[in-house]
Amino acid sequence: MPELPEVEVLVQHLRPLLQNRRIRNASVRRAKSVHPTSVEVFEATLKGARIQGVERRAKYLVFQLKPRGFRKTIILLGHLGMTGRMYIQGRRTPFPKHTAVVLDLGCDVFVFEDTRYFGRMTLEARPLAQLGTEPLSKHFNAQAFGQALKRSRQPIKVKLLDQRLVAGLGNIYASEALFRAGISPRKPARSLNIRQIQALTAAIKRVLSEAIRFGSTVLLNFAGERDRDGLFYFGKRRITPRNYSERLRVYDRAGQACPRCGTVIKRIVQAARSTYLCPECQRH
DNA sequence: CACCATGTTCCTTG
DNA sequence: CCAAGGAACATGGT
Repeated sequence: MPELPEVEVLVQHLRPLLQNRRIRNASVRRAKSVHPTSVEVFEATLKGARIQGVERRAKYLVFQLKPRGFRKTIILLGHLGMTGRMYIQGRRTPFPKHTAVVLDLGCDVFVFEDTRYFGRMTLEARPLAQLGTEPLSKHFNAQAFGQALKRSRQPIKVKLLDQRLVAGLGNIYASEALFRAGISPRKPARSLNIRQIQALTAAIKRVLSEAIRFGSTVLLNFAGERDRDGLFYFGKRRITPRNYSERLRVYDRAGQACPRCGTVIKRIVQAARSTYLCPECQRH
């Protein structure tokens, strides 16, 4: 489910539902999901805490908590991994099969569900320190981006997944941004010229903000019904609300016609992950 | 059975 | 020390 836009939409959805609410009880159903925090510390710290706010940093959800008896705010970090989902459900609704964490909020319940258990909810905030620039901020510009690329021979697509460089791009939007910018994903990072860096910077911002806008305008239902949270990608069985078909132009479209020139879209493998491109529109 | 999947971390090699 | 590559993590869909 998760790259920057999906997390942003989720945070906007959760914020009004969680803000200023008290956690009556916290229950960890899968110890790995709160690692490196221990189950005991996690549950004891969250029990009775007030949720002061929910923010996003890169692909992380940042929950600000005020534990009972604390004056200071502490950070609870959430990451969805590949299959994580978070939502509020009724008290009497049964928990899904791969429930990782449950927060009892009184009249309803917050659920962190994660099929593959790659995601986390943890009190360890250190991962935030390693993150690079937020791609939608003004600090992410062609000048700074070009500076960061110039020492690397790695293919630009692989470089785009490096969270120390651009914090929040993932495998889907990396392919999409390169397509929009007309740049070959194989091109060594440091070989991009100024025009290409400018085009890629703009394409990244555009692809991400369009996805957020799309996700914010579509009717979403996160309450456990995965076929209803329309922004998100679920493999070949993705649902198709109106204007969804235009959203991803190359990702997972190997064998289909490029929407721009009609050439057949290709799938290649880079750093053990799929990249999709139009060999005609992305020659250099 | 085989291969693929929105992510990150850790280990090895150069 | 750094850059780069690959395995590992775990489960399910096709």
